[in-house]
Amino acid sequence: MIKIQQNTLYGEAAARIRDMINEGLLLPGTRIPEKRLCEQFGISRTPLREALKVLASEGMVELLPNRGARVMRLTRQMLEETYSVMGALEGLSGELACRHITEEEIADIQALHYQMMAYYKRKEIRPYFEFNQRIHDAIMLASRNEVLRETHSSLNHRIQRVRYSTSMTDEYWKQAVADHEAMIDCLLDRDGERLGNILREHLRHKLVVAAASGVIDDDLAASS
Amino acid sequence: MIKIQQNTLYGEAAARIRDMINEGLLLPGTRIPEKRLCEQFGISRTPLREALKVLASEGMVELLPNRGARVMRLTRQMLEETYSVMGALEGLSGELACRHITEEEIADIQALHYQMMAYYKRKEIRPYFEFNQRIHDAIMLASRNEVLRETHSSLNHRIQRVRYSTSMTDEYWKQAVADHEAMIDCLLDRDGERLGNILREHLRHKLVVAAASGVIDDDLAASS
DNA sequence: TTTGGCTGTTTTGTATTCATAATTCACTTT
DNA sequence: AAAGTGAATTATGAATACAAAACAGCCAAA
Repeated sequence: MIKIQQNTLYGEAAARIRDMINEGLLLPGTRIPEKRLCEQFGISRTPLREALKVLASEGMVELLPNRGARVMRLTRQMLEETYSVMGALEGLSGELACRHITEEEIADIQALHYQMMAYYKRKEIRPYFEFNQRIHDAIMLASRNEVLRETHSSLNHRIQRVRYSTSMTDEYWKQAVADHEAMIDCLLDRDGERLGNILREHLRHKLVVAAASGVIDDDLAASS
Repeated sequence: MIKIQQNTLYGEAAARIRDMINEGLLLPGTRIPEKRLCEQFGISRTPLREALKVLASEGMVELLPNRGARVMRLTRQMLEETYSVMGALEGLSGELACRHITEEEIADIQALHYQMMAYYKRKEIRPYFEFNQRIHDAIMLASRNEVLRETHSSLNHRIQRVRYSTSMTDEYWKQAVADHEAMIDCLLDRDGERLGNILREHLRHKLVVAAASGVIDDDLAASS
């Protein structure tokens, strides 16, 4: 969305706050401590407040007039809604990718897949997810739709704090790997409809695991 | 995205700038004149700059460090990409709406449809589009997915400046009306899959008309 | 005539200050 | 002990000031 913001203080501050939220240093539902963050970052309140506007647009925080900003809770409902939307977006990315992808890009995705599989075999979950994400990024890039990529990325920021590793089952992991192999097949066949369906289904599986992880607030608690 | 911002200066400023862009008072590709807008709105630069961050997140303006903000051009490519994504989102809204919609909501959509048809018969295009939009909003609301609604709305802001009326054909209009009647049927039948398809196809038709309207920049011109 | 350098002006990004709203604390009343 | 009130403190939103970057204009040199 925002182009070329990396060398502005507000952009830097937004990124750092986003990281702090994702790493659990700023907990869901809690107030953003403007003064403390300014001291911590060594900047004035102006760029920090601008950063909060950016983060609010991303759905990372909510702005409450005269009461400051609060970290958005990740409720089960919001998670389901977000995954549903992302499913539609990723489905579209799969369809478009099969239309536009090059042989080189397919080969690169295959290479990433083999690297990911190596980590799967070694049960190293953190790098597994890293390569998993890179594969999805590559498919999204192959869609040749920048609006799609940015929209998806914006939603992805919100769920970055979900810790799948705490609720991974062997069954899910096996299914995820099978999904990925089917994705490769679809890319090779340029079967966009099937890839779209697999990506949507893949995200549904992921939602089940995400919903079982520890950062999800009960809906009743969230409305209090 | 941003909750409860209607009574803040930055929120008000963002809305007014958005309107000015959509009404052609701030033209695509042009610099946002901060100083002049501050004088015009009677506010200081702080909330105005905050407003620009919000608008950048929406894709209405682009922020160029040390060079200020510029109204986003609406290129053919961006339009196609945006419609493609919105098609996926509206398709999903149709599927979800058929799952959740109440009889009262269907009746309300039918009433809106009749009102819209009256304007169609009288060839009053402006109110036709107003009711058209209300029908789509009602379907989106019936999806019961707030993330979907907000994501779609954010994208919709970007294309608000498209003036369909300048390139409307009788053929398109007839097709659009037929699409709408089919939508009602699907809602009555709760046929989500078919509604999703109609909504996607409906947007494809709309893209053809949008692409023929006068605010679209040639891609080559946009990169200069 | 064109190009490059310099200077002055304007714009941009950020820091600081000011005014207002909200919260907290202490004291009094019930 | 609980509730209410008022004052003090803190936080928030916006205005203003400051420093740096960018731009425009002018003049001299090639």
